[in-house]
Parts: sequence; C-alpha cells; structure tokens
Amino acid sequence: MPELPEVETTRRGLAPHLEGSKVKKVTVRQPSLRWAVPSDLAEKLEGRVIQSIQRRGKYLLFKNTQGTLIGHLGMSGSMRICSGDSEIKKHDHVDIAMANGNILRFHDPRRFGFLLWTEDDPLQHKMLSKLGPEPLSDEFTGKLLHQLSRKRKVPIKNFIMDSCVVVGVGNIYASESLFSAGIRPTRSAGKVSLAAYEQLAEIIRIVLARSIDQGGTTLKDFVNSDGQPGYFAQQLNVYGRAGQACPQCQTEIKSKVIGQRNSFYCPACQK
DNA sequence: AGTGCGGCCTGTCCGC
DNA sequence: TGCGGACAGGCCGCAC
Repeated sequence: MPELPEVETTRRGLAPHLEGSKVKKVTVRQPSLRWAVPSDLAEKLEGRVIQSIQRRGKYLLFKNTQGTLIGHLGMSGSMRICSGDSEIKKHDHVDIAMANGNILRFHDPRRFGFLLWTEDDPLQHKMLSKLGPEPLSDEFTGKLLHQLSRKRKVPIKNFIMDSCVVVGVGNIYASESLFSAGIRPTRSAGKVSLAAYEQLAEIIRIVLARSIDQGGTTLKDFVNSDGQPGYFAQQLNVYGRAGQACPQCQTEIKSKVIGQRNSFYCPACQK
C-alpha cells in the first residue's frame, strides 16, 4: 500500500493526537508481523511521552526519551486514531492507548508491516542506514540520479524504486512519474541522459507533493489516521489503466511486468 | 557489485 | 455456489 505520500499523510494525521502525550497502555493482539513485535514493547512505551513523530522514507519514527518505535505499514497497513469505545476489527494487531484518551491502532491484513524498537539512533538502524535521499529534499537531484545510474543496467523503473537511490517511490508513483517524464519504464537506467534525469527528479517531487496534498492514493485499503481514503487515485494517468486511452495522445496504455511488478506506460508518449 | 527471484501474509477477483 | 489460481501499493535476504 503505502508509498511516501500515504506515510506522510498518516504522520501528519497522527502527530497532533499523540505528540506530547503519555502512553498509558500497549496491547499487542497479533505479535507476528513481518518481524515479531518486541515482547518488551509495552515496558518501553508505557508511562513515557511520545515526543515526536517523524518520517524517514516509508518508516515512521515515534520518539520518546528512551528510544524510538520504528513503524512500517508494509503493503496493507494503516494507523488510525480511535477512541476507547470503537470496535476492534479483524487485523487490528496493536493498540497504543494514550493518557489523553486517544488510541493509536495499527491495522494490517497482510502483516507485511512491522513495529520495532531501538534505543540507538534510528537512522543508523540496519533498516534505515542505507536509505537514499528524501525526494522532497534538496539532496535529491537529477544530477544524483544520473551519477548513481552510470553503468547500471536495471530498468529505470526498478532504479527509481530502489530505496538506496531515493526513498518513497513505490510502484504507483514510479509508473506515474515515468509517464510524466516521457521515459519508457524498461529503459536501462545507465542510458538515460542527465537532462532526462533532471526532468524526472523534478516530476517525482511534484507528483509526490501533489499526492500528499490530496491525502495520498487509495486503491483499496489505504485510510488515513481518521479512517478516510486519499484522493490522488483520481489523478493517476496510467497506473491501473491498461487498455484505456492515454490522456495525452489517446494511444492505448500498456501494462508489462518489470522486476516482478506490474507497470503501466504509454508506448507513444514514453520513449 | 549488481541483478533477479523467493518469500512473507490475507483478501479479492476472475474463470471454470 | 464453490474452488483454485493469480494478483495486490514493500522490501529483505539469498543465490548467481
């Protein structure tokens, strides 16, 4: 599910309800996520204030004075703010109840998401230490993409989905960005010009920022912290539209599996 | 080192 | 109506 805009939407929604509040009780109903929920999570969180909620790539970082809860939504996860009397549904795996009455509820049917605890710098955690730049930061440039891609033979779509290159670009936004940049997703990353990468970097930035403004993309199950879907799906040009007309030239949009992921492109607009 | 693939899970949809 | 198979937004870890 969630790519960067969905995770950022979640972070923004959660922060005002949790930051500065004390955790009262942690309830783990299903500890078997992608990685097991730490058995001592409750004692690490209970009685301590959540000082801040940050995001790095698609990871959410909940900080208290002792350490950081690292959360990831996987493919189907969501985090909502619930009240004490709201019904517990199937796949509501973890609750973090706050002293202010709010409950942070982690829901994840496929259980590809996870919750980990670290007392070291979370950015040095094994899972985060090799991440590339944030796409909305100044470090992310076409020049960097060009540099990193020299001699790389992977299709450019795989390249921009590689979190060592840039974080947060998943399957949907990879297809969409390459469409807007006019680049065929199968092209070798190493053969794309600096000028094309400069344009692509700018487009990735714009596409992600616009999606965040719309509250992310809901294809199936993404909901924000209020349980509401995102609205960016209405603005997708090619993703999920195989067989339909390209919005720019009316040519039929094609789909093709690239790197085991379904990809969508216009054979006329994307060279 | 770079690349490609299997695997982790459940839910949904499609064809028979 | 039921059943098997394919597929779904991520990403680690392994083999080549």
